[in-house]
Amino acid sequence: MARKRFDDSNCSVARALNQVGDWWSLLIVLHAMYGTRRFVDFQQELGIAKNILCDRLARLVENGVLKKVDVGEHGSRFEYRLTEKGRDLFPVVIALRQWGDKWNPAPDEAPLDLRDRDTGQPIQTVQVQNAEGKPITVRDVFVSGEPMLGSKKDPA
Amino acid sequence: MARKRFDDSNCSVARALNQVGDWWSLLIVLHAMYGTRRFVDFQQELGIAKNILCDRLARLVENGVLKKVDVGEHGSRFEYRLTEKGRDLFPVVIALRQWGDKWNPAPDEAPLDLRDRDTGQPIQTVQVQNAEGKPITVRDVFVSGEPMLGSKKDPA
DNA sequence: AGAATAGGGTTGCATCTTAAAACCAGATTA
DNA sequence: TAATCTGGTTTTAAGATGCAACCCTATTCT
Repeated sequence: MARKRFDDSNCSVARALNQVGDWWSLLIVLHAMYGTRRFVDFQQELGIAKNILCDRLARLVENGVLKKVDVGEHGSRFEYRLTEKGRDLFPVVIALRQWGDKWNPAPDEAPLDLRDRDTGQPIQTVQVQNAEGKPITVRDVFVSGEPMLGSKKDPA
Repeated sequence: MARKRFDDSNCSVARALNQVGDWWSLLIVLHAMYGTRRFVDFQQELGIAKNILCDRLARLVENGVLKKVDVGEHGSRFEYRLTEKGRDLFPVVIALRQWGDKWNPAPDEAPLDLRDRDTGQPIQTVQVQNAEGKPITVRDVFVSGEPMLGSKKDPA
């Protein structure tokens, strides 16, 4: 049977996963953030099959995460570039990277040292903050007008 | 051929996606954050096939995102609860939700209004911040000791 | 000019994965 | 004791993936 899709789910997380929630899409976006733009470069950097890459790029373009730009002076040379929507996945990618660095560190390699161009300092850990800027966890949050997200009793 | 796995990738994003990067895993974690703990509840809330749910729960337990707790007084009744590692996916889930709310809003439904229990105010948008707390984008970041993340020229 | 090569795909095939539904065994409930 | 709930496993058909082979249009080499 076909994989289930969540296009019309009333949950925005499900809808988001529908667009970038497969094994390859977020990695493609990540590499696009690194500066990769060409089909062959994605293919080599990711080690992905060409037909799958075609499919994913097309889907990302269709969903407005990437745009396909013709850069061939006389045709037939393209670049896939992030749109604003795609660039807006930055916090998701960084949060995922930090989670991976924290919980599945590479045995013999230091995590990437991402820094801010202005200050030259490492970026902060991505956190969820309340209105006052205080970091909060899943236990501190509730859905307005509904039973709580997380529970009074230890949710773990 | 089998799907490619990234267990041993030197990229922490790839390793993270290997654990929670399929269509269902993050949704399971999301619902666990909502308070869901029981097999049947996950099944009904997500509309997922039982065999797939078994597989995903087992994988999440194996990866330390969930833990399986026997709550049957005389056996055979379980709960799947978030570990600290699982709870630590909170920023990822929230960032994804906010991205979905912004770029794929439900046509006829307001996005979930998540609030901080302390202040009663809505939570902030998840952002990447530099050392001074200033929000930054993908264009403001570089990898220490490497060519830049993003490029001098417009990366979109 | 003609041949070789690079970019960007498409096609076929074998193998996995998925969804859905049937089936199962140990507790609980009626 | 029979029906039900929980948490699974098995079976089957339809999709998705990975790989290799092939294609067409430039560009580059000889």
